[in-house]
Amino acid sequence: MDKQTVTIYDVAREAEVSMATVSRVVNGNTNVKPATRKKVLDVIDKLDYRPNAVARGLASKKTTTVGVIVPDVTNMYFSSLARGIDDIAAMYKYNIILTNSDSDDEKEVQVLNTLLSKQVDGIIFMGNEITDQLREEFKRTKTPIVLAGSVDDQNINPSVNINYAAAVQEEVKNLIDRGNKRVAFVCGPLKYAINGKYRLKGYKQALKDAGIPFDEKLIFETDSKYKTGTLLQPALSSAGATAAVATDDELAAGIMNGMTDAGVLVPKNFEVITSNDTKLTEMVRPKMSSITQPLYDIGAVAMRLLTKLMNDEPVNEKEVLLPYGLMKRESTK
Amino acid sequence: MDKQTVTIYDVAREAEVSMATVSRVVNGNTNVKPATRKKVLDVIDKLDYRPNAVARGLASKKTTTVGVIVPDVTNMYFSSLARGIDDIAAMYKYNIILTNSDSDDEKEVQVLNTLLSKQVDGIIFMGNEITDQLREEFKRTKTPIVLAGSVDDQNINPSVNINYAAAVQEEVKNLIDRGNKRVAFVCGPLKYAINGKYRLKGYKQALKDAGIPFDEKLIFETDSKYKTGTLLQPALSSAGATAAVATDDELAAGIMNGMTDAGVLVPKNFEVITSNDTKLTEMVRPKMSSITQPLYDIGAVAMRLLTKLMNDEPVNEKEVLLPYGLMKRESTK
DNA sequence: TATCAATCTGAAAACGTTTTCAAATCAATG
DNA sequence: CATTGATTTGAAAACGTTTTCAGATTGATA
Repeated sequence: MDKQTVTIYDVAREAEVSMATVSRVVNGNTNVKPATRKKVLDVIDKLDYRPNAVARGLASKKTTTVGVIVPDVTNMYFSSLARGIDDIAAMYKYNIILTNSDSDDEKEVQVLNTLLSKQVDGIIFMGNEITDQLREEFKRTKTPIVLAGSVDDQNINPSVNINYAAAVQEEVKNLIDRGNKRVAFVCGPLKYAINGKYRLKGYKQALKDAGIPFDEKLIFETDSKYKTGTLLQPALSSAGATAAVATDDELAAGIMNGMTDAGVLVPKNFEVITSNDTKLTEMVRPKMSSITQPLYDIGAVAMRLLTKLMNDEPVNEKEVLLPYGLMKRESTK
Repeated sequence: MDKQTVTIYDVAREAEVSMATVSRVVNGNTNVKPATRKKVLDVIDKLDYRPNAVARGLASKKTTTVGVIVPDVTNMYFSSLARGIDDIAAMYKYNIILTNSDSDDEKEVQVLNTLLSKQVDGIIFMGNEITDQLREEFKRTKTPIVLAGSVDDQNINPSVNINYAAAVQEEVKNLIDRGNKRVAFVCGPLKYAINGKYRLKGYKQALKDAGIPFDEKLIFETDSKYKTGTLLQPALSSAGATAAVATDDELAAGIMNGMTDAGVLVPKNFEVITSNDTKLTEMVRPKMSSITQPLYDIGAVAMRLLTKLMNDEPVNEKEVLLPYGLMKRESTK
């Protein structure tokens, strides 16, 4: 019941060895005679000694902690990634410091700096946009940083993603093949490379392949919120769209519900296909067809990659693209 | 571009003062002449000095980091709490180490111990059950621990919750008042005090108040999964239930969809009411009526409470009960 | 101008580990 | 029974801060 904290020195004294030896057995160093090891282990047990990770971090310059920057854990897309990250981190004996950035540029660099000051061994960044300033900060540190489910068009940091352009292209082709001439592209902010550069490119390519002219009016740039989706029906209808590709599941659910509530039947009169395959796709009615992304795996692979970087192990590919699929459910014909 | 890390000592030398003085200005200590302060600040800026939080933690015995144990961030109930926690933590300059426990007893105590070894200043625990062993560990440390959205029937640790019994009682009364004689109680494991002790109590009380005898057959103990909910229709129908109270939103969505898919109209032929008011309630059709819980606030208040505990500030109430409400949507008449 | 209190500053000791380096021990060999 | 090389060990120096305590400086007062 005593609360005085027991240190390595106490163990050393009690076991009649030096701190160095205690340190060795705690760290599983092999250069210690079995008899001594046992003696030390017994004392550790008796005294209920628990190494102070902070002191250890100072001495060894390793904290076994990694920073994770995420726009919002409340978003299923990101929480799925985060879960994959934490599981692999745990597997490799790391803990994660999780911080929400709200995609706020300023908060992102500020949070990055506090993470660095806490001497994390590595960082996983998830975010919609990498500003110049952030990129500068990334460059300035030698702490490894990997991007998960997030693209930087300058491709400086290692990253784990799917091929967004190809995925959207396939979605759109799919829709066009079934006769949709006017497919809306409903996305988050176009200033985010993932939308404005990759996904939009896929959309345009599919149009081009089908010989359909690009129409600016079919691009709906939103904030990716469910609520926003619900309000889109009038605009979509008056633009003459007969189908929509959405870049976010909540947004897609909003669109679908907005349509349905306005009496437009999905998928009969309007098809919807979404992009993240979170479990929400199964919960709404009709169930939403979606690009399938291995969300958990994106996080997991990113963390695994980071462990290699932190150990200076060789890494064969710095830009991992995981496979995606297309899952037909009930929101498409 | 140089990567050698600059220490407080470098700043001291460059500014021609002692480390103590640099430390003072970094920590905003007032006992330093404005002129010296400026000189030091300039050097800090010039050298781009960033204090090492690990060394600081060792010297000051404060890490400005708190541990957060959660069953699964992927669950919206918990991610909402986590978000509230992180926001308030950030406000008070703390970071959170987030760990998923999967409600695994063993993992919970193990994770608690690594958190303590990392010298977190406090811990917020979310979990379904506090085993005896865990309670022992809680007692053994003097690091403050608060429970968020989680109940321990022995009420040893400070906690933030709503009155689950009263809320369920109100839900059930509501259903009974509209003529439902057979209301099913679909819950997570009854061994969890929140279900078996509190919510069930509220359910029974409502029955008692209405003079309806308790029927074991109307209690459906599940794993709280969406999928499980979808499979419940046959059992619910054959038990003669005309309404269900569910303790989890995903579970409730499953029940509702299962009913609907089987041709049972909600709410006309079967009413459903749920308990967590996550945004899922608005996304499914019909929208689900629910107890409203201030999820974000539960996390936020828990974190605020923890800051007080960490600063040895007086705390007036150790068991906070936040207000709940009842939100009628479309899954009830 | 001497005195006193208040204000500022620095030297050095923590904080609890890891790590380096040399010394001690041990076993086997010639 | 010395000699050698491997195996175990311990002393002490990091690691980069905070904090304590005493000393130096300042400004006002008598």
